[in-house]
Amino acid sequence: MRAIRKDGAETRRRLLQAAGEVFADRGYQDAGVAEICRRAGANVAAVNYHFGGKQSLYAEVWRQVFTAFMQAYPVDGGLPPDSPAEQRLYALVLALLQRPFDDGQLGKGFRLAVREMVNPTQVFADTWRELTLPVRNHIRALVGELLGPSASRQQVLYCEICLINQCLSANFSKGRRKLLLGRDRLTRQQLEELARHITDFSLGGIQTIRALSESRDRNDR
Amino acid sequence: MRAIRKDGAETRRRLLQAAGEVFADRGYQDAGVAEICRRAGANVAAVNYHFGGKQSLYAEVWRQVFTAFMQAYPVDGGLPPDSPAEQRLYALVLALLQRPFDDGQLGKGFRLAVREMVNPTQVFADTWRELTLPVRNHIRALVGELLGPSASRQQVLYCEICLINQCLSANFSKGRRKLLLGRDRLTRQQLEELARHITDFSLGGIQTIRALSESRDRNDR
DNA sequence: GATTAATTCAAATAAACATTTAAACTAATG
DNA sequence: CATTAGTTTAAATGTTTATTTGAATTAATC
Repeated sequence: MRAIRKDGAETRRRLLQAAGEVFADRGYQDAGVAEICRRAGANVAAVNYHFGGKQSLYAEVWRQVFTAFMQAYPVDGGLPPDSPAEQRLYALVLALLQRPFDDGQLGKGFRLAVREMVNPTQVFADTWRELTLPVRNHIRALVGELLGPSASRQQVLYCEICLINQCLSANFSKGRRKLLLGRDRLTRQQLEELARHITDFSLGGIQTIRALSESRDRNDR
Repeated sequence: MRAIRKDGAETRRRLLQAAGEVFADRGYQDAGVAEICRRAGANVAAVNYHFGGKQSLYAEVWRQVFTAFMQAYPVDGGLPPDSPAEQRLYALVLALLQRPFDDGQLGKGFRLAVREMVNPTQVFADTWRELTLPVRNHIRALVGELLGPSASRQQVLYCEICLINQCLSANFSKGRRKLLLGRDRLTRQQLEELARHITDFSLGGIQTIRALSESRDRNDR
């Protein structure tokens, strides 16, 4: 072993960055290896040299994006676990809403995740569930706490789903935002307003379901 | 003019049907003209002969699916307009939830619509808004009625979005259903349970927002 | 500075795929 | 039955695109 060069690592990094953008913009199929390399300022053969192929590159991009997400926007929003449940709910909603607006790599990463959700690639058919499990557990625990002990397993699950769907699909894509909200960019304040609204809306919904479950509980007794 | 044959119309119909399936399964890009023709039992040249190209075929499939949807699952659920608003909300939710489970062409059509939503093709960048406008107007009117006169324009819009997102993304794809609900098929009863839940949840949410808007209204005076 | 292995590069390869073409076929009409 | 235009077909064409290749270049070590 004579030589260990460090310039390869640098183009590898640039490739990952460029790939993240192009995959997010165009989706796996439409993304061209040529364009990725062009944006990275590398030769077309670079992808195969550094990653072994388009598919492996995609997998690597994905892995990076997901872990970065969890670090940048933790589901507890940095709140101590003994904060009031209502506040923790707001923090959760805000964290989920913020993700697609991240100006750096993460905004791109979210669009990537959405594509993967709707149009699953073979690459992540299996890993998706295990990756998202911690997030879902956190949400379910919080919702369960707000619903109280009378709520059935199914009621907790359904409320969890209602919450996830409201937060995640609100910002599914630029086009969808423009369609739903009338604009594709949101200011920090508008984002917080939306988060406030979803939180209030969901608290009301959960409260109603809780009331239903408790009245059913009384009748059963 | 000597001859008007009717066998052409038949293969045209079969092409449309096959194209609906393949586009829904694979998306516009990944769908192959060859496979569409194979499924339709036609020659590869058939698409170009009957529709002029893949893109025009896609447009035609889309047009058909959308209108079929509106007929099969009207947003008012067939209820008279003077029914109680709560019932009309349930009918709306159920109609929206049912769509992806349609066993015929329409289930496929829904998956197609989802793809178009997340990954917009050039073909429908413009028409999507105008196609969905009647549905959105119906939802907004109903939500506005439930929210009462004190609600702001934005509150109505946000509640509308919360509702749409809950209904539409609940069944985004088979994979997503399996992930969220634990199964990809739902029985009629399970579907109605879910619809009931979303309706109750949303009624609770709307009620809360209404209370907020009315208390603000009082303070302003 | 010479050596060596890692890296980059231009060009070639090969496969996938939409579209074209021209000939063959077929249903309707006289 | 003969004609004709609508329809189907097999093969060809041309384009796009991921991957390979082998030579050239470069950075690190002696």
